[in-house]
Amino acid sequence: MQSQLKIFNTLTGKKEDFKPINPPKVLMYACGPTVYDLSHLGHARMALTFDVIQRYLRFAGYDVTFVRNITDVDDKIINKAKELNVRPEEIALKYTDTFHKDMHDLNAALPDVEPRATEYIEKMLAFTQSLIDAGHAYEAGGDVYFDVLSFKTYGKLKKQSLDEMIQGAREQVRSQSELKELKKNHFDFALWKSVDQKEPGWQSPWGWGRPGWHLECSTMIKNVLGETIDIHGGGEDLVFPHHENEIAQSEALHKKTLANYWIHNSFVQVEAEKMSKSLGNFRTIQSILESYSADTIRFFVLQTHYRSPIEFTEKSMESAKAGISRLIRAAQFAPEANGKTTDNIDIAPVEKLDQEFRKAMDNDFNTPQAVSALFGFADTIFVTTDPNTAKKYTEELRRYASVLGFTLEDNRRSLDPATTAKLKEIVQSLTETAADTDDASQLMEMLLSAREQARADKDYKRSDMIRDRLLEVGIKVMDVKGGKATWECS
RNA sequence: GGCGGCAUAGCCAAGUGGUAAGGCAGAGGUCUGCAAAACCUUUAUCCCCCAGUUCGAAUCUGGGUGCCGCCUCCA
Repeated sequence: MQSQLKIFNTLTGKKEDFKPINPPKVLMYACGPTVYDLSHLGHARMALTFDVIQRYLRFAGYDVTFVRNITDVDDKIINKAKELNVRPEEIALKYTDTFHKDMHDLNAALPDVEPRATEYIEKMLAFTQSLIDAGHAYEAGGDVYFDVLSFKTYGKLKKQSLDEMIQGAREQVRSQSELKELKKNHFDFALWKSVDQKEPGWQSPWGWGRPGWHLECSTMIKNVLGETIDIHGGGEDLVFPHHENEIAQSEALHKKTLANYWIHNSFVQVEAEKMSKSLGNFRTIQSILESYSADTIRFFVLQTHYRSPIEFTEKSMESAKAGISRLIRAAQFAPEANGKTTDNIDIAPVEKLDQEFRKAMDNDFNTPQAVSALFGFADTIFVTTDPNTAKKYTEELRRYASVLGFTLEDNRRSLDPATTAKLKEIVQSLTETAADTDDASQLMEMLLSAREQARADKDYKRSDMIRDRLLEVGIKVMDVKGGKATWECS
């Protein structure tokens, strides 16, 4: 189904109709992590933003090739390795693994291709040589710099001309530029940096050295996807200089547009400041996952449009948790069969959901509105009395929710060992016989039937006690009219 | 200093010219042994301030105020 998708393009500063170069194919690239430390919520937001974009494009019928790189050569990695007295590769490998775990735990799909910078050194050298040959780069003392004056549209993504940038640069920048005598222009940037022979590096026509950061993306895009792609994105802070420099390198060499649509997500803030490594105000993905599910984190992130900043607070996280719980309950909803069922399912509510959902997502991936559509559909589910209809609706809810990456999985089977042990204690303290199982669902079964018996005996003191003890360990018991009580982790 | 962005109820957050989505929290009610969940009702005469354009603006224009980001590694 062809969509009317509109995307806000950083390059033009406007929402534009999305027209892929070669529909239904979509070539998409997002800048991945530099693997030198654990990822934090800010990285998670970027990953989730592009995960959802990619999911929606596929849902809308596009044939997406999604590429996300791993920057595994960088000063930060090398410095950390020196600090810990290990080889840089170990650091890179370790944090590549933790990043993959983070993505897995957040239910973020793997990219179709995940190139690593170190696999493309040869190609980067060739790229650099071509730029020198074309007169866009020059060698100086073993370094190679891109000559920004040779690329007349430099600054088009940032929307500021080179002259304006030079004039507007703050004091600090000007004084720094005086130190860099090797460069012709302060805004010239390194394609290749010479380093001491003892340092990690590669041999190049200009001596021992390492590639500049911006070069890897240009090179990998060219070699994995081609000279012009449909979508390129990343965090807002990559607009300048990273993406601007990628454009300069690639477009100077190929004389072609690098990417038609540039998408940038806004930040996660803490107390009105950007969450970042350097400010030290970050929360790692794994630490947040200790308290909140992937669905809750996604809900927290996706209830704000990707181009607006999000303030991280415990209150917002709790609010998100309560919100996603309602959707999970809706996805689990199953009314008791009341004798008669129908195969004549009214699909009008599903059509309404589809329409609202697509309309929201087609409008520059408006996930807050898409989530709202999910809630509207949940309302319908809760008032459904026919089991067949409810089954169909809950399947549809899960299907649309999955486009946003929500699993809506029932979390009641995910009791951790500590809680299970506590359940066992409760069983033993309530019954004379010792519980001879460590199976959480069996233990729950025992407790719920004990409570059911108490209620049948009108021993409400005992039944309430069981309910209270369960609540203490984080389990909420809910009676179902005419049926067995249900429960969930709070 | 240059450039860019944001300001909507107690909190979070859509809406970008036609009279304020949704979530959380709160209040009242139904259901329940009591709860919880679910359901019903309810919660911004108004969208930072001041001018202006318009039949009509939270939405457009101009001017303020406050906050944030980039210009150095950064998602």
